[in-house]
Amino acid sequence: MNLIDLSTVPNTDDNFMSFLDTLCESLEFEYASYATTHPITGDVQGYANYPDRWKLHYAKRGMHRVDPTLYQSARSIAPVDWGRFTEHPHFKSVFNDARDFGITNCGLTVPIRGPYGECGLLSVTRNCDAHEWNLLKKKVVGDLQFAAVHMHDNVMRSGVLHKALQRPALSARELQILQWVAAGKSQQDIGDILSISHRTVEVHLRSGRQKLSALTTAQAVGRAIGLGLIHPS
Amino acid sequence: MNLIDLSTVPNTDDNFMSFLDTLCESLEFEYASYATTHPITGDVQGYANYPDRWKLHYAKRGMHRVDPTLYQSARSIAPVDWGRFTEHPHFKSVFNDARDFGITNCGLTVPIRGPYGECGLLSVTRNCDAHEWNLLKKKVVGDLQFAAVHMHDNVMRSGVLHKALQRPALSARELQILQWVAAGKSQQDIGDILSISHRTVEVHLRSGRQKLSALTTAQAVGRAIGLGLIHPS
DNA sequence: ATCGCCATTAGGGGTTTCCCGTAGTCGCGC
DNA sequence: GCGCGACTACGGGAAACCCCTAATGGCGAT
Repeated sequence: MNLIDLSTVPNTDDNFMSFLDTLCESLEFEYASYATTHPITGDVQGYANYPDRWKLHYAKRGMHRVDPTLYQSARSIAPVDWGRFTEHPHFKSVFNDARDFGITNCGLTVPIRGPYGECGLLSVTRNCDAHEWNLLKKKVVGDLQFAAVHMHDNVMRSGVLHKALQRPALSARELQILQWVAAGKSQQDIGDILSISHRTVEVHLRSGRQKLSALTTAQAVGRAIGLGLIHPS
Repeated sequence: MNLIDLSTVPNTDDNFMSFLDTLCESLEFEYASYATTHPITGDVQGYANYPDRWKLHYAKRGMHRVDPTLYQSARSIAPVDWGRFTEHPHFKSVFNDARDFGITNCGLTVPIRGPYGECGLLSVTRNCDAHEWNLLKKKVVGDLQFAAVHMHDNVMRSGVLHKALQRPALSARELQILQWVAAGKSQQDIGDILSISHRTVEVHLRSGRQKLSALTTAQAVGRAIGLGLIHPS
């Protein structure tokens, strides 16, 4: 369970960083971050325009393992105000430190999910009093939701995560057959569906297993789903 | 794969229906609907304030099986304009009929997902020309996103869907064995590991498959991972 | 308290998949 | 051109899987 700053990954255009900056400017926030958790490993990866010193401190202490704004928000449907966490013991351990780096606990996290079960978290903070915070929140929560969808959609399309996750590249046929297997079809069924020999189906399945380093077809299906290559059905 | 109008289910307060009505009034839409698909059975259930005649027609023809506004939107992250489907063969088969019932093809579907992989779809329509539609869309997409979150959150909390979306309860042994299967072990391996007969392993696996409504072990592994019951390895 | 339900255990027998081959065609890049 | 990988296909033996029946023990319900 590692923490990866995607802006430091090579071959990554930093449109996402500037999107966070623009978001802060236009909606009057101080800092913004986008994080997503790997469904298998639980790795946390994303972008943030927090001060580098804070990012370093956060990573060094492994705060992503306990930060309630991450793992509590990931269980919610609606946006979550960090005010809900103020009594949370881990919250204090994170935000007592954060205050020293000039980061307020007036914050909000918008969870957003995609069709493969992956969950993105767009968070924003602002240094202000509770009253002002509530007014701002009401005004921009719709825009934030929209921004979260936009960000998540683009991150998923960008393939940044694919690179970071080093997903094995399965051929179209292999994925197609693996998808049918995950749908409960037998090799004979799939052969009939695709109008090829069931022997051929087995060959594709074999090479798919090999690429996923899976010992059995069931494991291959599990890994493919975990990697978002196919979806359960 | 059935179609269920939740407003006809007994013991259901119709706050959701009135929410859809209010949504239409305040954002100037003609009709609105909220649907969610069962992650396993694919059952489509929800609310809609379409004319009863159209709902009947739709259900009788089983249009939920092919309606691209349902199953295409369920694969998207961002809101989907129905304009994307106009060339889709199934779209025509649905919306040629819809026109006869006074339902336009100016529509938009907002997908929204929760932490258990369930997906809600909030759709709205309006009878107007393309220009007016685009203006309206831009103006209210944030509100719609917010409304979708609100609707989905409340439907989930209400427990209407709880029984349907409740994850099947697998026994500890079944989960344990399924986890080993997902790890690539054979039934014989697992029997040795757990010091039981490989026959017994197979029985647990069978009942696990049954509870997950899976035809094959590979499908069961996929579903269990999709439902978060086990983890890929 | 007895009944039913279900988790757990197990064996027999038929079917399917897996795994080791071989082998031809096609497209793509060096 | 020539290799490499994807896609196609077949065969045979071994292994794994799937379905049937069946017994035991726990646990809640009537």
